Amino acid sequence: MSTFNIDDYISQLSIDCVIFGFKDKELKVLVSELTYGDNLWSLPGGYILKTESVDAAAARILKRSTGLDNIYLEQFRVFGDENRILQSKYKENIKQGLLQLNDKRFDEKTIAWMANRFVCIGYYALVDINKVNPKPGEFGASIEWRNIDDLPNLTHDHDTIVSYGLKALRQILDEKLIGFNLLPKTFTMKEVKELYEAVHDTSFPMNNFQKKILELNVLERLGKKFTGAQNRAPFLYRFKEN
Amino acid sequence: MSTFNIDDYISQLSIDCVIFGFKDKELKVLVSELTYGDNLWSLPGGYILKTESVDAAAARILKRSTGLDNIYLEQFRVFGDENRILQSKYKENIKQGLLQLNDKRFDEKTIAWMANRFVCIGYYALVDINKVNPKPGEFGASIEWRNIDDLPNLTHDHDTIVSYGLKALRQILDEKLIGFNLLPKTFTMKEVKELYEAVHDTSFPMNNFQKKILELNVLERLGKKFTGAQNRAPFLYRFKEN
DNA sequence: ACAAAAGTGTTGACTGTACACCCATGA
DNA sequence: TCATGGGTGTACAGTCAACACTTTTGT
Repeated sequence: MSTFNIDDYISQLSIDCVIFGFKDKELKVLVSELTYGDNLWSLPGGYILKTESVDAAAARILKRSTGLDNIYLEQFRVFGDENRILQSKYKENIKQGLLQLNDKRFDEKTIAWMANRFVCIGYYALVDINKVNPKPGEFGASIEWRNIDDLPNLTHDHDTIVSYGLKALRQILDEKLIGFNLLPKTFTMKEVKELYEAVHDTSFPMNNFQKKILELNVLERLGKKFTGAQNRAPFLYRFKEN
Repeated sequence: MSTFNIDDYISQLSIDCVIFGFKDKELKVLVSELTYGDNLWSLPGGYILKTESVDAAAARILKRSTGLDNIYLEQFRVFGDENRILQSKYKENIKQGLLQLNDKRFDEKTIAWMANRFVCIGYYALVDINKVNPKPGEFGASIEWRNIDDLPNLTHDHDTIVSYGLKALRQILDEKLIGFNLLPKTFTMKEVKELYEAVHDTSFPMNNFQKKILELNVLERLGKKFTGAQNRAPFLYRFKEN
């Protein structure tokens, strides 16, 4: 049984999070397989308590899925189509699935509440993929990192939400120095370059990229990273905290 | 008496519009004085029907305030603080004002609904100020164009909403060719320059500005504009529709 | 002819990129 | 000493802004 009480939440308003991670030169998104539905996936999401801010709700949802606090998190768009849930081809599936949950977590009234029209606020988050310990949410059977260009079958309009999220990330990556949130504490310049390349899906020449990043004066050069490879060892960098 | 029925609308979710206009080298915003409250102003806003999209609601609100259809309109941010209405210093004022409306338009239940916490979706609109016939909304005593740097006392967090709206306008003005929505059908290059200067609050050298705009290949040069002044007559331009 | 403002051309600084080169590392 | 990949320098092209100049208009 669950402590979920629809009266605690704002109705018809939800949050979905596009959680970005970066590994092996690939930009990844955290997606969760639904317990009901046949190979149907979704973004981590949830509802907003009547007593909490929308940002706090997003942070709470993010913590539930990743275990992480203090994450870079930003709203990027509202998805307000009147039919985005009501006319979704997945709606009946989901309703049936919820009704058949063997632990009877939700009563009919709650399920009707959930199957109503929802206006969704899209957030994106940038996390250090190594720090994340992904946990599926209330409706999730499993949760995985998937490459942005190899996403599974997503419910409702979640594919649209991802693509708007990526668009927003691309815009802001060049304006604000937020990309480092996707990297571990220390990293090489090549990794930074590969991150920018993954996000923008293009390639940048190394020398110019290095010059440009170093000119920003936000990186501190640490020691070298000796990997045992028979080549010059790259420098390690750290993001200056202020 | 009004036909407003709270059951028709999504609760705790509202829209406020920053409607931009341009005249006399000044960027202006449409604001409405509240019938209740003492010299208290607000942005045109409203609620979302359960049966309409959020975008459609914004367009409806815009039409009510300006009389215009088919206006450039874009969401830019959600204002989701849990206290933005509840803790507003204007809240009690407004509640009392609504109760005392002599036509008893709203019953107590409706007023309680309105005085609840609301998550607000901010939209900005760009209009040709000459085409607008401003009309105050349900709660408006009057409605006026005011310079962006000379706004009256705005209710709740509407000043914050305006400043985020302006920030969003500045960003998009350079990315997309939307500025011409603020100008009449035909205009001189100087007017375009003055518009960009008003939005960005800086000055641009004329020759470079002209070159850059013309290179975009989106303007059609028409005849000249003879004003009777003893100087060379400027060209008139029109925005190419495609 | 003159004042006022429109519109254009030239120059020099700056930025971004392609290419070539040198350097450290371990076998 | 050699292959490998990290890191840097230079030169060229394109962009942007300041300044000076010419053109048009009505008195």
